[in-house]
Amino acid sequence: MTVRVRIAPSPTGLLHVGNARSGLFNWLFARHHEGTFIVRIDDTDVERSTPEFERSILDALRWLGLDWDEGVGVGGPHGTYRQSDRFGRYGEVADRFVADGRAYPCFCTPAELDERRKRAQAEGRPPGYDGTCRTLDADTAATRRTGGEPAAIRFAIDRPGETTFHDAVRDDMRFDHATIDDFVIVRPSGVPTYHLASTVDDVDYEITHVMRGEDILPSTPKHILITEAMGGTVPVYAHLPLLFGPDGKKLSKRHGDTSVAAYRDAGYLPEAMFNYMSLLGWSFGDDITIFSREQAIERFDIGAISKNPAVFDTDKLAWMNGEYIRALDGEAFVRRSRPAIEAGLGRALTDHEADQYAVLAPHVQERVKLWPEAFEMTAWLFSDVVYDEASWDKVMAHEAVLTVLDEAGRRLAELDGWDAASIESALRGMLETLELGARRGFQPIRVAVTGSTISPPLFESLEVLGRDVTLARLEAAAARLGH
RNA sequence: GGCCCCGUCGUCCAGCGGCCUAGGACGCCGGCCUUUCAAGCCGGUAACGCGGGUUCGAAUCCCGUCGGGGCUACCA
Repeated sequence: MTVRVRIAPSPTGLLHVGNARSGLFNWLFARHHEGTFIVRIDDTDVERSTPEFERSILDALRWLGLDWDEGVGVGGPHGTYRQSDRFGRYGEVADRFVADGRAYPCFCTPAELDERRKRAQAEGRPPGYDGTCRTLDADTAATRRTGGEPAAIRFAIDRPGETTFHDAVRDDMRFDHATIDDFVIVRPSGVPTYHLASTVDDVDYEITHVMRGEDILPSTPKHILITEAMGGTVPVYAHLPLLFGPDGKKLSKRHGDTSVAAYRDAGYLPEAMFNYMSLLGWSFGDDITIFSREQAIERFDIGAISKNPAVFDTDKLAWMNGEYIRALDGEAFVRRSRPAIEAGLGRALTDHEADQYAVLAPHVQERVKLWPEAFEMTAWLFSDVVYDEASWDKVMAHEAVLTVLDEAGRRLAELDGWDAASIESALRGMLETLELGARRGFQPIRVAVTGSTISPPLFESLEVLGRDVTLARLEAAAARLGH
């Protein structure tokens, strides 16, 4: 049997890391079994769905490297893979359910439902639908419908009864039908609900494994019941542990922007995101934390998925991002970090600046975890120095500082060549003459030139900056000291 | 409230009856290196929620309890 799995985001927002993690697991599973990974768009919520969200979701999926074999954009044997294009099909299934007595029209108004729900809750009864319209005789119901009275279609749950299934992550599940109400499958507007559309698609697309968040575990019996009523084959379900925010609650908007796009824009690498997310609810084994996509595909095992929820830890993600940045070869680092610098600068680098950056880049690469830090660390090279006041106050308070700046300026002005090694020997000579330690002697120069006590290595920085600018900045700092 | 899920360091994961005086990773703390900051290296901190069983032996099995979470929509 060929594995066929899918991810079905709703275009009502950006791709959330929780959905992305589900997509990632489905993708790994499909690739491991050389199966088919499908991307479907669940846009039954017509009010909130937009083409812009759909595009951004697909972009995020591509950015993460989750390529799909069938689905939106790439096609396949099942049409557009967009639910809004299949309302006719869902209506057909619903009509057949009604004809078969598996579903029935419900004429209860939202106001009535609301009132009954409130009363039920007040009296301590289950708040679900009470089945009022279930007992309407078919002829009366049909007449009211054709007469134009708005009606939702509800699925008639077998009562009494229960639904059991084996979840690949959570083992044996059992749900008493007494806890499941007759849920709506088609709204009065004719638009199907998620339960119907998603399940019909899973049956029609011959999905073999449904891997999704644990938040839908309680809805699974509904989906199984629909599948069985359609005469379809029930897929294997695997409910993934939820992703939590630092507060231990389901990751959501309240935890800030948790979209994949936000992480991309904050300077994370897709390969780091991929690696980190695959660790949430799964482990590679052998105490190995960093691994490639290929290795993950090779090792992925649905049976090894953990049951407990995982907190999304941006500290660890950032660390991992740094690991991936440092693993880049030098050329790739320059190429991939450059956009962040240009974004910070608000302009493109000139060829000369690009050459300057290339010299310093290996030192920058050792020091950053996120792309924007490459800009912060080199801004002094491409625009005027901006003094960090805390750095200034800390370093420039000593009386020897003025002497250091003067002496450094003089020695550097007289220097024959202008390379890191020469600069270093000149400045170390200064240290001896002035009888100063490296910290006391070099930090004022660093702050004068880069504006901060934190910078790439000093001599290389001066080399790249050039003699003229270096001398000018030493003088400017001295002038600022003297007021 | 009802239904369901989960419970090993602060966090992620390993552990699936003896190899556990519980291992790895992030974080944190300290040290080395060092012109700063990083990186790197070395070391440290820190957990089996609790109570009963079962067993020669339990983090591992069972029950209870407590705690956390999810769902409970004509949203997905």
